[in-house]
Amino acid sequence: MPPLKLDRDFFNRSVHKVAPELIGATLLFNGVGGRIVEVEAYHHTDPAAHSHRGRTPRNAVMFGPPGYAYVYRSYGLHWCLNFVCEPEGSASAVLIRAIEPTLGLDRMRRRRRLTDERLLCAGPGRLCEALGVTGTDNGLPLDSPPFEIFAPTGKPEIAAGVRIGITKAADLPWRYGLAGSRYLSKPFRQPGR
DNA sequence: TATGAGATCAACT
DNA sequence: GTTGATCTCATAC
Repeated sequence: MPPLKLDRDFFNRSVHKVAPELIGATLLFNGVGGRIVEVEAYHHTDPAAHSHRGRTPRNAVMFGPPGYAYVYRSYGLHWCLNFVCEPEGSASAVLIRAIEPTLGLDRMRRRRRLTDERLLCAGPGRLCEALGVTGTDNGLPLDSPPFEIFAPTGKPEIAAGVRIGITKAADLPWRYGLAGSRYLSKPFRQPGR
């Protein structure tokens, strides 16, 4: 069976359903990328979300239809990639925080000037630098080039926890990851301890 | 291993 | 002027 490509319908659902289902999916940008191992969900009712305080020039894409890329600059320096979810106007998105690099390793290493595979894409800013995603890619559809996203194969074991690097609504467990992956930006607490 | 500064931009007060 | 969905590098323990 050929890998199943994720289309706009996939993203046109609750961000809390889409986010965990993205774990194990394969994200490619111009043929470079790998398996998604860490994401975070942001909903417009969530004080930590960019869309919480309404539409601005920066977050306008979040208020558009699902299945598009929202790319923003973080701390004036890094780029971060999000997938817009839910019906248009809901202004919800999934932040892609880490992938396990599988395709185009040489190009990623060159862009990051780094040989440690583990740290190539472990974090939203690192991931965008490795894949070459920048602000000019803001608003691009996710179901056509340069993007390609394939559904997970098998049943990945999902871990959940609190989100990272935020000060508002910091206790909401809306971070999802592939349990036990060594490519996470930070480990999840092991269950049962 | 852990903390701290710096880079640098958009939104908010 | 301050803060933030970050990362790297330096310095200290």
